[in-house]
Amino acid sequence: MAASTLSEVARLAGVSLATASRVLNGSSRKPAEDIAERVRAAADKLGYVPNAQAQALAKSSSGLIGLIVHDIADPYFAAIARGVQDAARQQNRMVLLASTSGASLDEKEAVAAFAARRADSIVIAGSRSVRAEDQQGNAELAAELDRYCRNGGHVGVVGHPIVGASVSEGYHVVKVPNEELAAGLAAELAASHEGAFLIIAGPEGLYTSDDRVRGFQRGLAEAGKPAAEVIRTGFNRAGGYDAGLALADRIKASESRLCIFAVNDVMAIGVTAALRPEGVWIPRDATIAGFDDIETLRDFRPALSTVHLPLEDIGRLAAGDTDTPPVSGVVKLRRSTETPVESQV
Amino acid sequence: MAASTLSEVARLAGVSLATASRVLNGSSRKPAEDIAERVRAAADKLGYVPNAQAQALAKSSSGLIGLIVHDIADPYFAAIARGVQDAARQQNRMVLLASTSGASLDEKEAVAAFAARRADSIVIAGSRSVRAEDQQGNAELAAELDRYCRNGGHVGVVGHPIVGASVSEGYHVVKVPNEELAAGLAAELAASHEGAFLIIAGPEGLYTSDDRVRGFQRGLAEAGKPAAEVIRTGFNRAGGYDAGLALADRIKASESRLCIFAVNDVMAIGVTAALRPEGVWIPRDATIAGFDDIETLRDFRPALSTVHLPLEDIGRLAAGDTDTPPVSGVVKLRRSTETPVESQV
DNA sequence: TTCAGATGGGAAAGCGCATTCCCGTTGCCA
DNA sequence: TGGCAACGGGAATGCGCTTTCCCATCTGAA
Repeated sequence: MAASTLSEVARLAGVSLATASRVLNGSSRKPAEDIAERVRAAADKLGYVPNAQAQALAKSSSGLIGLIVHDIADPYFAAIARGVQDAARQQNRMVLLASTSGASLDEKEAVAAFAARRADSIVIAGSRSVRAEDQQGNAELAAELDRYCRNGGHVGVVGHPIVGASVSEGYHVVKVPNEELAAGLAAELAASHEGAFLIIAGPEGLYTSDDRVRGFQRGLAEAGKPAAEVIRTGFNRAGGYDAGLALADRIKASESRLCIFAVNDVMAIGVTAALRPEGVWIPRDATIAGFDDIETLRDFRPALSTVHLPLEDIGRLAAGDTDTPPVSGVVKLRRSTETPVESQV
Repeated sequence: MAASTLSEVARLAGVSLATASRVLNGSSRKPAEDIAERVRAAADKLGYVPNAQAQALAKSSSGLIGLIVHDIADPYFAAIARGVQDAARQQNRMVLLASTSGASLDEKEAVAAFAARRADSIVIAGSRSVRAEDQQGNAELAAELDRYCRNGGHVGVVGHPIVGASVSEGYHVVKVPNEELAAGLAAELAASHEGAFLIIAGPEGLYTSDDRVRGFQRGLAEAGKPAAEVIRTGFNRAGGYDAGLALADRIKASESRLCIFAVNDVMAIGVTAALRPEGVWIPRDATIAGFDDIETLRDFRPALSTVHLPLEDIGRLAAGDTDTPPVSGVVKLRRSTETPVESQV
């Protein structure tokens, strides 16, 4: 990647480096119009493209914003990424992407790489965990982020603060009221559901999952329902699928309909996918609700009850450098939790 | 973003800048182990993170790879992005993201921004077009890319060469045999479908769309079928939806079943979504096939017939700097094009 | 006419690093 | 023991740009 440089432009225009810089790359000092014109012409002729690396070095600000997700092809993260991208556009920055599969060690490396590139800010999405096996990774990630913040970086976290973060300066969290919303969902479901409830959750220690489980149980309790059984599985479609397989026989054997709450939409989709070939129909034989309202749901049948989260906004907010009030969500009851009527058309 | 610098490390370790650089950032010359140890200790103590900008400036190579997509939240692009990301990981690079909504003017700006950041290579996905209104944008995009290539950049294009590119050095195209595969799809569909065919295509001039239309028609012709009517609409879900709405009455009025080929999966999904509330069932009242085999299809009902494309591989290949043979696809016939049997369970 | 104050261009000093060249050491062979 | 090659560390240069400081020129008021 060689290209023509500012000094070449300056020479061709017969001006100094300083003047050329002032003309081309927005300075507070505006050279005279005739000179400016000459410089622009020269730049155009040479096909000059400013070297952002050099600019970043000179001004010590890179115009980069780092985004860390588990998997960019997961609709949940893709929606957030879209929001981040949008915010970046408005701020005239570019997005640096890192997918980590959720391994905190990879996340740590990504943070280091972003820090090396002197990203102005870092957005980190994806559920945090306090599981024992993530302990060390979390600590290292927190240390890396702390260092980054101490050096003046901004960090936006989606959902839940980084475990073990000790510096407050520079962090900001886009809070998602998972617990309240899950409670709200439970309340609405409890109003129309007679039978038992069951929660398909992620591994214990995942904040997002735990919050939603807790909220849902609270909602049930407040509605005078007994607590739901909790099944732990992977926090993704595959986890939901496994849980669905394990559940199929039980549902078929049962008299009353079960109401299943999967702690996120992709898990709910996985459950449904596993149940379908077993002949278990939703909502006839069991009802199910998810969480997130990912865009994919639009074309998923049966229409999935869920809690709508403004994912794009969340991405946008996380990419901003300021604190924000918690985002709000909305319970969406759809066909997957409808009470089936015998005579339904 | 201030952080400790190499010279601070060098000073603390009591060595020269050169030595510190050699120890920390992999050079061909390896300083003595005791010195190296001292330098590493100093770096660790100061929390030294090399400034990638400065490194890039000094070595004139940024380790960046730019990715241009229409919309990162579209499953098609997300899958490609995943592949690119994967390739970047292996090459120890980072991905710079730009979403452009397909506007070639935005794409041009993205290329310029990547060039400014001295990205080592650029991957550009999303259908090219020769429509009149894109004329100027295309020309400018091509010029920008040409310049980038002349300056030593590598460009990987998915699907179809950039219109108007005049430099060959540095370009490489991941060829997708859209026409052949569409022909293959038509052949297989023709084998079992009696009635008429209809194609829901993107705007005229979109290469990907046009290729698939041409291939499909050819396949029909070779199977001795009359050419299919072609409806033009947007190359996305909304376009498919509109087409579906427009088609509903006609399908309901018709005696024989129509076989619809939507030139990509999201359009097929849109068509189906529009048809469903109208009481048109797939495959009972009409059959439908898409193209791409995006991951979303896994959970879409009725299971959509389509042509499987190795999207992740495509991303990976585009991110490599070498020419590759065309990728291969596979026709997948699924429930959406099954011949309904009256007595079907 | 003179001088203070603007105005605007240019020289030069970095930004943080890689790398080339130079030079003092050491090891080995004759 | 002298001489030469190989080795390893350091000074210095430059990557492409921004920005400070300096200086020449011009303006207007005294």
